[in-house]
Amino acid sequence: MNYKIKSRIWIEADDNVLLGEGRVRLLKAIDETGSLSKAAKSMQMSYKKAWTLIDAVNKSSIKPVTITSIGGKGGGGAVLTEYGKKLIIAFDDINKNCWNHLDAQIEKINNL
Amino acid sequence: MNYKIKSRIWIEADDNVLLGEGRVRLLKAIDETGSLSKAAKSMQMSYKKAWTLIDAVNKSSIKPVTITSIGGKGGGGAVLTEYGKKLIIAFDDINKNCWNHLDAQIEKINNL
DNA sequence: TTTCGTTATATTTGTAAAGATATAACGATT
DNA sequence: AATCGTTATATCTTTACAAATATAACGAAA
Repeated sequence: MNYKIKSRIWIEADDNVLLGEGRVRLLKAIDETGSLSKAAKSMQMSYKKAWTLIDAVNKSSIKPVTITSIGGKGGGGAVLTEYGKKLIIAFDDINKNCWNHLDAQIEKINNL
Repeated sequence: MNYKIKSRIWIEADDNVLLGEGRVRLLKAIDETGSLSKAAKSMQMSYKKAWTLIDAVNKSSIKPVTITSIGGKGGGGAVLTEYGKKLIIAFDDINKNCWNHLDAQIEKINNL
């Protein structure tokens, strides 16, 4: 039997969480659907939870990550800013590197 | 303002957690005090929580991590096995490497 | 055989996080 | 001005997890 190593990374802006894996997944769903409510539904997450998460993201970010509009054609919607798109790409990149780095080290424990 | 990157790593043995940062801290306290109850107290953790954690550690490990004795001189106690000592050293090593690796990459986000 | 501090375990209580529900506001389109 | 699907927000309920409490068992030593 072999052990596995797991990890979670997240970005903080003075003690507030900016991004974690869950928030990044939600942002990707917003990018795909153009709507916060549709994004939430697609992840079977409540709208309220999704809204709270995105609100926290924008409040802790130095620049807007999403832009939302209320009313009008389609009722409104949410899209990612350019900054938001770059953020999730950078996050995924760092996360993947972290996994690779860790996988290379689990031997140290399996060999004990 | 600069973002910070944080992480948590843990070791699993087929879907059971073997080691995480909290468990490693507890194991170190056991090593220092020779007792599960003293270790728990030193971390202001309840004895029950400490016992549950250590029980889970030993159940998911391929070899014993601690050895406990009941009754006798001093009422009993708990000590780490050699395997247990090696485990926490390897865990700390991997964890520190992970931090360094991540700190080197946060620039990717701060430069966006 | 009594004492002592420990390990081991069950049971109850309290609390914070998550989930469910309800409703107002919005604005382009018809 | 009525409609529609959305964002935004408050409030209540539930549930899962942590904390607190209680108690039995153990065995060396006095």
